[in-house]
Amino acid sequence: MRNVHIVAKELLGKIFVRVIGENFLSGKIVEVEAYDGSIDESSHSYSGKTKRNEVMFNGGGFLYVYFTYGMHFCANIVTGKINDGQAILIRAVEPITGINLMAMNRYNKKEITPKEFINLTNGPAKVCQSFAIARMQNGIDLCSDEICVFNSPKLSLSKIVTSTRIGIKKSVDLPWRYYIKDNPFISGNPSIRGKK
DNA sequence: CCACGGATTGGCT
DNA sequence: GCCAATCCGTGGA
Repeated sequence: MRNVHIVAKELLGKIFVRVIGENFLSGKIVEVEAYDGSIDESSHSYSGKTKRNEVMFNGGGFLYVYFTYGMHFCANIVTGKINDGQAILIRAVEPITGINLMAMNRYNKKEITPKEFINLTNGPAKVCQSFAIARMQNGIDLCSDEICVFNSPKLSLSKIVTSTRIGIKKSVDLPWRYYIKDNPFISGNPSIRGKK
């Protein structure tokens, strides 16, 4: 049974790759959240298909990018079958290659402080800004020339932490957030965020 | 370190 | 009109 939660946990540790011209941006996926419109009131797909969320209903293997708070984009990996309405929000990654370009995308400069380095990709909208993901990337194939996900050895279960999700007002008790234990790029952790 | 509020567009009721 | 799967700056302890 490959439901959205199994895929979400399998995604941890895999390499998210974004190709921009000659440049390869990549990072290890360290934090995700599952959304499932069939029982999850906080999912964009909960109330059925609309123009905005239609990619969530197109079946697995595509990127769902949405715009929120008037200024931010967030990226999801769609899973499941057609009309399942399941997706996995990429909340944080650990930068691997293309860090100078990420810094340009996010801060418009190449040299960044240790604090700025952590803030490159420790949140869903930060990942999109650093990886230059916006409206244009909504619906693109996850095995395309622009974006793909590389496999990696399976993480041991003891490294995976499960918790409730962040920043939502409905279905707040569902434990559908998964992240890699002790990773410095985990979002929503001020005590880690501020330190070198 | 922490709590709080402003930014700012667009989707949906 | 209301409010959002967020981020950042400010100000106080």
